[in-house]
Amino acid sequence: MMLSRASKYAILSTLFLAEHSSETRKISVKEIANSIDVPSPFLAKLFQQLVRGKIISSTKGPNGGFYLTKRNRKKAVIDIIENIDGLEKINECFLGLNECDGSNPCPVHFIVEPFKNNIMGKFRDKTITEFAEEISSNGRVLTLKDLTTPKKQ
Amino acid sequence: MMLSRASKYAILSTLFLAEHSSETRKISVKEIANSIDVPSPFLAKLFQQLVRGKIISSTKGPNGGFYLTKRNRKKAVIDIIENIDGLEKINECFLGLNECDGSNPCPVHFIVEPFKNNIMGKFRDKTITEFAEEISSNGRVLTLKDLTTPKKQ
DNA sequence: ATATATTAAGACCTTTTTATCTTTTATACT
DNA sequence: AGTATAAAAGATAAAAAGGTCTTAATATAT
Ligand code: FES
Ligand code: FES
Repeated sequence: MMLSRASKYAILSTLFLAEHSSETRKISVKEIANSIDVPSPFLAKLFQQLVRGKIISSTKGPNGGFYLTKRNRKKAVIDIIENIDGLEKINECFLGLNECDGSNPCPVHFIVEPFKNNIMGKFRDKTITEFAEEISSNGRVLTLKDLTTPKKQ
Repeated sequence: MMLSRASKYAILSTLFLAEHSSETRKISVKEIANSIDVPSPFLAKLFQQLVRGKIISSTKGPNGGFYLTKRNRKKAVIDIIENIDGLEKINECFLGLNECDGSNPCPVHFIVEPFKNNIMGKFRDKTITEFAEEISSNGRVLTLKDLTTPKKQ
């Protein structure tokens, strides 16, 4: 029931692409890494993998970079998680039991399950585009930068 | 927003102690490790730390082992988590943002927050004893053993 | 064609987490 | 006192996660 840091980076960055990139406006790893505040060589690796998984797209060379096609935009956040962490990991029991299911529930299963269904539903049923739109219209934060001291960043 | 494996082991084992141990019935690491199905040298380390943190008790020598005093039984699950992982870890943002709070919410903050309050409330407000009682009366599972194929275990 | 910018691939390093092993210390029983 | 038993302490090892670096490939623009 938890995301690796890699997944987190991948989700934030892909949502960033959804908002800021297009087939005519490609964005380099460095630019994204700076905006989200993640280590760029690490993000580069993740992006390679997401490209192989057809979740994002890339082109090399000058004016190249990463972007989302119409196709990519129909993917869901869960596809990112699946691609980076695999699905088992996020379905794990909160207390580490072998199986997370109602027939052999751990002490907190019935607290965790509704939440899991809720968030997984969102990750599964909303497209990347829908998710990104919701984010920008609701003013959600998409960076790992420290926003607590609003000095120069 | 996640527990380490160490915390999970510690929680399950302490709840096991709550149900099965007493000042006159002390239980060895090996016995617990077998019941819960965790690596016993690792659990031994965790228990050392919980003893230092006054969350569980121990005595050495023959018929020695681990157990809970009345005092120990008044502790809460959150004390175990705090002792092993520290509180920061479980309060972390689900997507890794620097701060998890409503003024700079990540895209899933308002799904996560109610769940977090719910489960943390349980971990904070119920004593170990209460928790353990609830568990046994509701038939919750307290082992990491594989229960899917109900052959000999 | 050439230079340049950018991703792709793969090897490598570091840190954290998980797990084990060995030796010492305390307790209880005879 | 002597012996057996169990935890405490500390050193060490193995695995996983996170992160970096170097070189190759490829697309673009001039
Ligand atoms: S969360 Fe533990 S069994 Fe479902
Ligand atoms: S869960 Fe992300 S900000 Fe609260």
